Order: sequence, then structure tokens, then C-alpha cells
Amino acid sequence: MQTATLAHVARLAAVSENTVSRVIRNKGPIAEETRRRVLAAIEQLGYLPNRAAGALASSSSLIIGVLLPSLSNIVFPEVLRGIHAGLADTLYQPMIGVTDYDLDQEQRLLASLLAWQPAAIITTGFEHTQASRRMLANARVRVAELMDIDARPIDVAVGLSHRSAGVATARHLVSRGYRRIGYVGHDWTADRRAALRYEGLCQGLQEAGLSLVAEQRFDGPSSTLAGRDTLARLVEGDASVDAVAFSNDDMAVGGFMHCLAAGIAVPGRLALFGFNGLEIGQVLPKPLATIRSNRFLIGRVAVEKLLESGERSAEPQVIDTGFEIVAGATA
Amino acid sequence: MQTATLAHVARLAAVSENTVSRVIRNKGPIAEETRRRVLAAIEQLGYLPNRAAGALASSSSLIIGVLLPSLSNIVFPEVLRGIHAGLADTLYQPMIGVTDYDLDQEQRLLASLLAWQPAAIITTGFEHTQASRRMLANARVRVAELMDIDARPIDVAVGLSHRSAGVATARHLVSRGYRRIGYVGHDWTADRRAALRYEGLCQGLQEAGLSLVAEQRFDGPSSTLAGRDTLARLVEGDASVDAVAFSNDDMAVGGFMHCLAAGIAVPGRLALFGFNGLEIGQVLPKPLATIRSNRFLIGRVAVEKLLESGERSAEPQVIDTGFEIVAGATA
DNA sequence: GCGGTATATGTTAGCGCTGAGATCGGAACG
DNA sequence: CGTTCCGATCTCAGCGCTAACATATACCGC
Repeated sequence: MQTATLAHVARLAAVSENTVSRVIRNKGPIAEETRRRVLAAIEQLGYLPNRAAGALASSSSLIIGVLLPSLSNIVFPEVLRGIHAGLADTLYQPMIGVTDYDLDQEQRLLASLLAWQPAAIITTGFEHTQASRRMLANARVRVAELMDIDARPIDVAVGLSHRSAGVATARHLVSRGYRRIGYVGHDWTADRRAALRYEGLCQGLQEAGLSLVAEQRFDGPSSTLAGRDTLARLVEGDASVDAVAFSNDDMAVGGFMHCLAAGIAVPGRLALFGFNGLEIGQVLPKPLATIRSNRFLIGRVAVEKLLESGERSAEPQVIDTGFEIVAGATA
Repeated sequence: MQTATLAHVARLAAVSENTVSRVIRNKGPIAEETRRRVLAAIEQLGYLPNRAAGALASSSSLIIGVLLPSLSNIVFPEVLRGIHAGLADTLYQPMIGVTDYDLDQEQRLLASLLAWQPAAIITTGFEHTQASRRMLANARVRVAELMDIDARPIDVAVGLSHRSAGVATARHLVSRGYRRIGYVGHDWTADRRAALRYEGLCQGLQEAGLSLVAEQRFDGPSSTLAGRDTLARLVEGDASVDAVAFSNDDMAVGGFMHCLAAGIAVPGRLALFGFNGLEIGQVLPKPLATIRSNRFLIGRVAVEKLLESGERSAEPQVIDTGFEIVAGATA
């Protein structure tokens, strides 16, 4: 019953409230016999601890604040899935906010998450407003910054080097004999990681004495539709390209669809390369060549790391969850 | 600073704590001049209300508990997106739990959400344990049951009739001249809505004096991969089928991929029909024939309805967000 | 048998906020 | 001019829990 409180349980078990509290939180020494009595009383009353009271009294809650840029991009639900997996079997609950890639929105959401005195905050990337940084510094919560490891984190970073992934893409395509490489991307003013991969790609090509021979960008978020249309624009403009690196798998799958519809042989006439390693890419008639980022793992590892200790360590930590080239059959 | 409290603000603004509280919550009459002074003090101190204290004192919080069966199926992140959209510009925060289609897990998560005294609970479907129902009845929260409207809800149901969607599928295929219709599905012991669509499909065929001529089910959750392989099994067993209704778009897109790879003409030799209206289906070389369910809308409407009033109405309410046939080019 | 050390429990004072009711000036009214 | 009423504010007692400290009992070695 909603209305049973610690006091009720204490009375029924004939102990003090504090003892009940200690049984519940497994804190301090409790006689086996007492514990049994208390647990029985809890059971009998259907007692549910009031977390708000607990949070107030201890000035810390079992909430993990999660700030995601978007839920439309399948990547973030997968990270969230990892977070949930890491939180399973704990008493922590995630409270999530969606920033729409807007740093001011992130700041507002951060403020309202911190109002719950969460145990930790999980956010994305390294870009935050000055005020956000200050809030995170003042609040004594653990902070994880996910996806990216190409900068110095506040507390913990978990992710992969997108720059390296870009370099790896270039090297892979070059090693496969492609020389006239193009790029099809989306608007990355909000998506810094896509920009990092692009930089890595260019760098990798440069190492081989090459550079992009064509590029085409869609002015909006990534999607299969955008990928299809943007590749169409690219090949229309420059037919001499022999391979295309896409900003991610969504775009690449769209590109593949264009090739199918337009009768462009893949990879004979045009090779395609994505990023993320989404399931959909692997179900195409020819599995997409891509790089697998481990989104689920990123979420889970972040949670595990954060729960490991309530205190930040002296030095920021970086955890590289790595990536793997998926050779596929499109490049 | 983290540490500013109502008392600090009150002192600075030279009013009582309660007045500050009323300014913040926009409750009760406040002189313009006082309000200005209080807001200035809040600003100056960077005051953030402690939600835990507020929740404790008012025994109700600005939390909306959200229970989703899964995050792997893109449908639920989209509902969540709708929920977020509905919550934007309010002070409410969603706290989410993932049940993995397990009613006992749902019950556990429900208990831990209710421990926060949420303003409302959003959950999926009509199946809950006895204990879950009791908790929801005792807690005086609003409750929304999403996705489905084919049963009587506890408080509010928002979704579409999956049975009708199944019937509509049958009628559409029949009206297109298909007579030898097969079914490719996934394991629906957990996914009652897929089962309802199936029932509707059979019912619709029966109305036309037909019945399924073949069916094949994958023993696991839906996925493109499962759809591809399961369609392969179906056509292998019975080559006379002229149209296949899939349990959803993921499965149908997989089926399309099989047809591409195996050189089966779509829809000439085999028509395909999905359910959900996912973007990926519309980017195929031939847009998938399917039914658009309005997931985003379901989430948003549910939130709007719940926030409309803090009290349940006497009679349970059902909100039909409808569905539309997407003719596509595969059937 | 005494201090010392554990183990097990009780007592007390809040945590920061809100709700109910009390208070208090001034406008409206007969 | 006294009464009523209303807008604007204050006072005060908790909400249900936890932290810190106090207490009590048992056991130990010397």
C-alpha cells in the first residue's frame, strides 16, 4: 500500500526506524534474526521506500541522468539499451533528456536533472556550454561523456576514436585498390563525430597521396532517404568516382538503394562504405562494407565505470571501446 | 550553486520561503514587484529547486514513469520520442524502464517507479500482473496504456486497433487481386499486438472466403534478418503463394531482400505487405506496401492526455490514433 | 574483574520544500 | 465609520527518510 512508511514497518517488526532503514540499505551490522523480522514486516505491509524522502535525507539519489542528442538516430537508443543493461539488477533508474543536438537545451535539461541530485550524469560528446561545465563541476556527481574519445573528458569518456575510424576507412578503401574516392555525408554542424571521421578519412587518403575526388553533402540529419538522394546527386555530377565513403550506415544503405534502382553495379562500378555496422546494412543483398562501432557496449561500460566508485578519480579516464572493419561485399 | 536553497533566496529577496515557493510554482496571488524581486534573487544565486524535497513535501513529483517492452525494436524509441515531444516545455521528466516483454520485470520496475511518486505512468499493452494492477490502482497516478486499443484500459488507452489493421491488410490484398496469401511472422508470445493483427488478417480473408495458404514463423523477435530467412523458408516450402503479409516492416524488408537476392520479382511473382510504415521500407527500390502506425503521435498524445488533468475520469478513455494503408509498390 | 573492542540497536535532528491556516493592510459597501 | 472581503504575505508543522552519535550487550585477554 502506497501509504506504508518506515515507521509502520518499524512498529510491526518491533525495532527502530533506523534499523529498518539499515536492513533495507544493507548497511551496518544486523542480526540475522532481526533482518528476518524486518523483511517479513516489509513483505506483509507491501512497503515501498519513498525515494524522494531518501534522496532528500541523504542528498543523493539513485537516479542516473542521461542526456542524448536524439532518439531518431538508431545509434542512441542502442546506447540507451546498453545503459539499461548496465543498470539492470541495480536500484538505479535512468532519467533521460533529449537535447536535439542543442547545447543550450542540454544545459537546461542538465539543470533539471541535477535538481534530482542524481548519482551520475551520462552525456554525449565533449561540447558543452560554459554553464553546463560549471554545473557539472559544482555538483559532485560522476560524469561520463560517451561516443567519442578524441578529447580530454571531464571525468570519464567511453567511446571510440572517430578520427581513427576515418583513417581506417581510407586505408581500407585504398588497400582494396580504389583510387577515385568520393564522400557522401549529412549536415555535421551538430554531429561533430561525423566531422571527425571525415577529417580522418582525408588524412588517411593523404597518407596514400590521394584526396577526395568528389563530395556531396545533404543539408540535414542523416537518413536512408538522404543517402539515396545525395548519392544520386554525386554520381550525376561526377561519374568517375569508383568508391564512396558515407558519413554513416543510414546514408550508405540509402546509397545502395539508389544503385539498385539506377542499375549501378556494386562494387564493380561503385564501391560503398558506411559507418556503424547496423543490422540493416548486413541484410542487403550484398552486406555493406562498414565499421562496427560498439554502441551497446559504450552504454554498458559507461554505467559500469560510473557505478564502480562514487568519486571521480584524480585524472580523467578514457575508455576505448574500439571499432572493427566489417569487410562486407560492397567494397 | 548546488547549495542555494529556498531559504537563501527568501533571505535575499526579503520575503518568506513560502512566497518564493509560490513564485516558482506560479501558485496563488503574487504582487508583480515581489515576483520580480524573487526572480532576481533566484537568478543571482543560481538557485535550483531540490526536486526531492518538493516531491516529499507535496507527495507528488514531476516524474513520468515510462515502461517500454524493448528498445531494440525501433517502434518504441519512436514512441519515446513522442513522449519527449509532449513533455518538452514542461517541467516533467520521463523515467524509463525496459521490461523485455516480461510482466514480472514490469511489475518490479513499476514498483521502483512508483517509489518516486510519479505524476503518471505510461506503459504498453493491457497485460499486467495482478500485483501491477493493484499497485496502479492504489497509487493515485494517471495511467496510460499505449499501442493497443483492443481492450478496456485502466485509465487511458492510446493507440490503434491492431485487429482492424489486420483486417485492412487482408482486404487490401484481396482487392488487389491476390488470392493465395501467405504469412511470415515472428514469435508473438510476447508481442500480443502481432497476434491481434494476425487474427484480423485471418478474419479479413475469411470475409472474402479465403484463408492463409501458407505460413512460416520465426522463433524469436522480429528483425530484417529473420524476415529474410523466414520468407526464404516459406517460398521454399510452397511456391504457389502470390502475396505475403509480414508481421511487421522489419520482417517485410528482410523478405524484400530475399527476393532481391533470389531474383523473385516483386510484386509480379510475389507481393509483400508489412506493418508500421518505417522509413526503411519506403526507401527500397520499390516502396513497401504497408500500414502506417503513428508511433510518435501515440507517445505525444498520451502525454498530452495525461497532463490534461491530474485525476482519472470516471470512465476509462480510449484514443484511437488510427492507421493508414501505404499502397507502396510491392503489392 | 576491568578496560578494550565488536556487534547490534536506539535517539535525535534535520534534509528543503509545501500546504493549511493565520495575519494584515486597504478597498468596497451599507 | 464599522464591517466585510480580498489580495498578498507569513508562520509553522510536517513529508519519510538518513546520518551521526549515543547506548547496550557480549566477548576478549590479561
